[in-house]
This record gives sequence, C-alpha cells and structure tokens, in this order.
Amino acid sequence: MRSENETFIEAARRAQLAECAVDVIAEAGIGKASMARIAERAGVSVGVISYHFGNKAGLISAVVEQVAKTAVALMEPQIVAQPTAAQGLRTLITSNLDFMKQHPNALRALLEIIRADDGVYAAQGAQAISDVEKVLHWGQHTGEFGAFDTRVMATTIRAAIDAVPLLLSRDEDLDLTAYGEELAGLFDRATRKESH
Amino acid sequence: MRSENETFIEAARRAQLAECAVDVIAEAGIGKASMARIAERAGVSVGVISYHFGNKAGLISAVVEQVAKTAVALMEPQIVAQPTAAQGLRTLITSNLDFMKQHPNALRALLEIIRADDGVYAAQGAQAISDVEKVLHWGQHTGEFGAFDTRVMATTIRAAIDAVPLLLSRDEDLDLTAYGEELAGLFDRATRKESH
DNA sequence: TCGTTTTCTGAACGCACGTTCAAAATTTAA
DNA sequence: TTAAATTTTGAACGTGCGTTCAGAAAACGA
Repeated sequence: MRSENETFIEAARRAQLAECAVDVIAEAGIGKASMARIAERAGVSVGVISYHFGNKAGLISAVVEQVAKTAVALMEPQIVAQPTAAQGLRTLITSNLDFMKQHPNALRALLEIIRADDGVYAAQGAQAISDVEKVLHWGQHTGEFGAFDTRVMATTIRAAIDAVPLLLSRDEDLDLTAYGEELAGLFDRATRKESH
Repeated sequence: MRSENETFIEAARRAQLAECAVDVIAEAGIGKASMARIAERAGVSVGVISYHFGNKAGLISAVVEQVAKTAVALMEPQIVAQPTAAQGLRTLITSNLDFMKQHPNALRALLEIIRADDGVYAAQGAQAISDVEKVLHWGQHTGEFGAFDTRVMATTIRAAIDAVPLLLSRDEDLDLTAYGEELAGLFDRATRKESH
C-alpha cells in the first residue's frame, strides 16, 4: 500500500483477499462478512486487509470493481454481436446465467453488496438496468419489440436474473442452462410485438 | 408478557412496537434496525421490547406475522373472485401494488426481513412463490396459459413485484397503478398460449 | 553480507449491539 | 385508601465489530 507501483505481493494479496471476500459474502451474507472472517479465510491477520485496502470499504469497493469488470467483459461482446435485438436480449439473459455458472459466488456477492444497508452502490444497480434498457430500445427501433415501458421491462428482466443466485445457493444442482432458456422464452413473448 | 390473557396496554404496545419496527426497518434497512432505534421511535425504553416480545427475534416474528396476515387478507379474496386465470394473475399483480400503496413500508420491511442474513423466513418467500404458482396451474388447466415452467414463471413474477418497494423508496411519486398495469400486460403476454 | 523497505502480526481501543434485571412508576382491584 | 400486579426505566454486562499501530518478520537491493 506504500509503493507507488504495485509489487507482485501487493497484487497477489489484493486478488486473494478480494476472492476470499467474494466467497465469504456469498456464503455467509454481507451482514456476517466481517473482516475477521475474511482474513481467517485467507489465512492472514486482520491488519493485512487495512494495509492493502485502507479499510473495509476499500475492500468492498475493489470486489465490486473486479466482479463488475469481469462480468461486463464476458457478456457485452456476446450481446452486441447478435444480429437482432431479440437475439441480443436472449443472449443478455443466457450470458448472465453462464457467468453465474462460471463464477457461482461472484454475482451473489455483488448483489449482496448492492442491496446492503446504505445505497453506496445503488448506481451499479441503476447502470445494470440501463444496460438492459439499451437492448430494449434497440428492439423498439427496429420494430421487433412492442410498445411496452422499457423502464418497467428492464427492471423486471434484471429482477428475474438477480433472483437466480439466491435459488442457486439453495439448490446448487439447479440447471442454469434450462433456467436461462425458460427466462429467454418468457421475455421473448413479453417483448414481441403482439400479432392479431 | 406476564398475564395469561392479553391486557389492553399489552395489545396496544405490541401493535405500536411492531408498527415502529416496520417503519425503522423500511427506512433504515434491516441492518440498521436496532432495538435502540425502534424503542427510540416508539418513545420508550429498550427493555420494553424484551418485556413484550421476549427478545428481538420475537419482535421480528410478530412483524412478519402481522404484515403477512394483512397482505393475504387484502389480496387473496380479490384473486379467487376472478372468473379466469388470466384475470386472476392480473389481480394478483395489481392487488400487490395496491397493498404497497396502502402500506408503503409494510412490504418493504417484510422483504428486508426475508432477505436478511439467516434464512429463518425463507419459508415465507417460498410460500409466496407457491401462491403465484397456483394461479399459473389454474390457467394451464383451463388452457388459457401456455406450457411454460410454472416454477420459473412464478419466481419471475414475484421477483418483479418484490423489486417495486425498493423503487418506491427511491421515488415515492412512482405511479404504482401505471406500474401495475404495465406488469400485468407484460406477464399476460408471457403466459398466454402462443397463437400462430 | 547488511541496511532498507515492504509486509505481516496480534493486541488494544472505542463503539454499537442484544440482553438482563433491580428498582421505580403506574395501573388495577378490593 | 391500600396492597398487589403490571409495566417501564436505564444502567450494566458480554460480545463482536472496524480500526490502529508498535514491533516482528520477510523481501529486496547493493
């Protein structure tokens, strides 16, 4: 934390501690995720967290940044590569669930943090809804989608996706691929222009 | 708490404290809702809560019971009175938002509690999903609805409704009636048997 | 090798929490 | 009016929390 340029140890410890924080938050909940528990998981003294991140808020902030960056990097390219908005929306949903399959604890921890007491990371949630809304505007412009309220639809889509990590923590055998297909079909019907 | 039959003071205090707990939980979040804050809101000493409810868990339990009972009493009769499953589902959604309009803090507090650290009240959430699922089975039996997975659909509908209290706390001018209509339309399209 | 810098330890501190309980205040009943 | 029962007070206690920091250990550079 002292050096201007990050050393190897610095980078490795930060990554390790962030990962341990994700696991503890996902498994015990944000309320039980104390610095002592996280340090214990990492096999390290409590002071190390303060040393590398300043304080607990710094650690949480690093977790949010890391998870959000990883998730966007995985999903965004897939979505924008789709030829139609309908396929874009489908990909948005399925790639979200794919991310959960690859990183079972990451999204759960992120949602715990966003929901936590103060609204410090409310902006992250708002950004996620805006990202969904972009795809919906795309489909309304091309005429693929009907004239629904994009705010309500985007909020609902995010709520549907964000409900999954909790289900997954209760039943880790949940078939995420099947769940993703079901959700994609559901919102495909909900967004399509009504045919008479 | 001593008397076998509830005193007038006993009942009044219990109701007052439960209401204060709802307000504090809804406004400050479950994490910040300490007994000291709740007692302060009621203009009373901390010991009073322990005296009337045994401990904090007893108070929370009373809040859950009271809110759940009030909500079900308001909504269930309306839903089962509908002639079709599609109208039943619509009523399920709109009566939920009506309840939020009448009791802005109640559902928010209930959701905070259900989401809280331990899964003590996870059964309440599971029950709420089951209630939605019953309406979906109804519609699939009558042939009004398509062949979607009722578990996923019910989870999504509840997630969509449960997302609203948070929106409402961020923008208390939110038009709940319009939001309800939009949601009802969304899930009407999502549940309808596809026409070719 | 040896001095410097980086990293880590673990005890100490103040704070907020839920619970308890003796004593005081209030209400109830005769 | 008076004695018993109910209700309230508020301080005390133990626990777990995040933060701090002097000193020890390890890594680094010459």
